[in-house]
Amino acid sequence: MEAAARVIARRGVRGLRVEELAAEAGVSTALIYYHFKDRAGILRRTLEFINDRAGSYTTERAPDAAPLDPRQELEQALLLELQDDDTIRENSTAWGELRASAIFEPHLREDLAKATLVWVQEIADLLGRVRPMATAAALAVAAERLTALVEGLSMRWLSGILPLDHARELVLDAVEAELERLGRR
Amino acid sequence: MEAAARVIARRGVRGLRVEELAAEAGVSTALIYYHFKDRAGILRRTLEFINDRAGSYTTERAPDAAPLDPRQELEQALLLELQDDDTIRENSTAWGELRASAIFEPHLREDLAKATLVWVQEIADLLGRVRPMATAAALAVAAERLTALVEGLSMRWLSGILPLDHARELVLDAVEAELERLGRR
DNA sequence: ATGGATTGACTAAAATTTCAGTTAGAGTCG
DNA sequence: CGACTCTAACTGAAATTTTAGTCAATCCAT
Repeated sequence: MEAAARVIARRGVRGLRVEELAAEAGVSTALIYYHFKDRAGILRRTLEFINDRAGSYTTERAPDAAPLDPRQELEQALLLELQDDDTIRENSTAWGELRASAIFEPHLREDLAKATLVWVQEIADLLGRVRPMATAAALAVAAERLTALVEGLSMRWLSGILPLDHARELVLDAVEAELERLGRR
Repeated sequence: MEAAARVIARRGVRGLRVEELAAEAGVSTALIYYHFKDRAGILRRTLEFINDRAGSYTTERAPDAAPLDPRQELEQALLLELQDDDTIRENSTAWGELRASAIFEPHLREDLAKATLVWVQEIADLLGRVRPMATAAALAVAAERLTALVEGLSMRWLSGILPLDHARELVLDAVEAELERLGRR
């Protein structure tokens, strides 16, 4: 599964070749077919793997650091996919691929819609913790904007046209802007 | 080139088959190779074509409507890719595909980077017309955020998880927020 | 010695690319 | 005019390459 994640990060879901995956994992192609039914099965299992793994990582923090306040938690949650770490880059790439593939493969849409909704809701909750007086509707649209922005910036970062640091700054500025906005109502 | 844009919008960059393109264009596959060096050449030229074509269309307006003020022009420019029109949807889809493909095909990156830069600069200029007192740096980051947001929302719209109207509202709200922000410095 | 894990060598199908021409029209000369 | 040459656009068919998927044989831990 780790080899599959690496290959997908390198070639994309649609660029994954079973032979390349086998080489990456250091085994024969036949063994891949012994463990997985077919190419679609490889993809399905790998996306599950990536999904599970995405839930488990978080931004690194010194073990003795002070606990995060809601604002910091919000920022961390939004910057989760924008980190200079091989695993995270693999996960972000795979997610981006999934999003892009969903345009052409309707059966992927359901999973994508669900995952997106969960993420947006999570961000809306965190925004609500920083701005307890804001209405649910205002929090929802702010969360939609922030998450869509992160997705757009993530794509630019991964395609090498935007440095990671800059992408992160843009997100933090946007958080600042949205919070100011929610505060002034 | 029009046929290529249609096929890419239907199947994606990596789903484009030279044979399908030939059929769509009503010619033989051999003719494709007469006019283009190879598959990569088709892709490169199609990217240019889509890029050029994106520059030529604009939101429809009644012929007797009042001329646009800078704020309206800005909004139109950002909403350009988010319209319920076959050609525009086709262009947006193809454009999104090319962005996604550029992650895995470095030879596409240069064109992508250039086109993105031009767009960001255009939006920065329009922002500057609405907020003449803002610094160039502030305009630039605002433009980067707005354009990245549009890209993120466009992807959600095209993959069917966000209604077009809602996407457009989110963009307009974001413009409002960025302009307020630029005004208060 | 048994059974799950593994492989090299293979097939079939699909996709890209090449090639040996054909065709239609434009220019040229007598 | 009209017989000719020349060329760009075009095609059918076949070569080549790429890729998913199969299978009989082998390895190896228990």
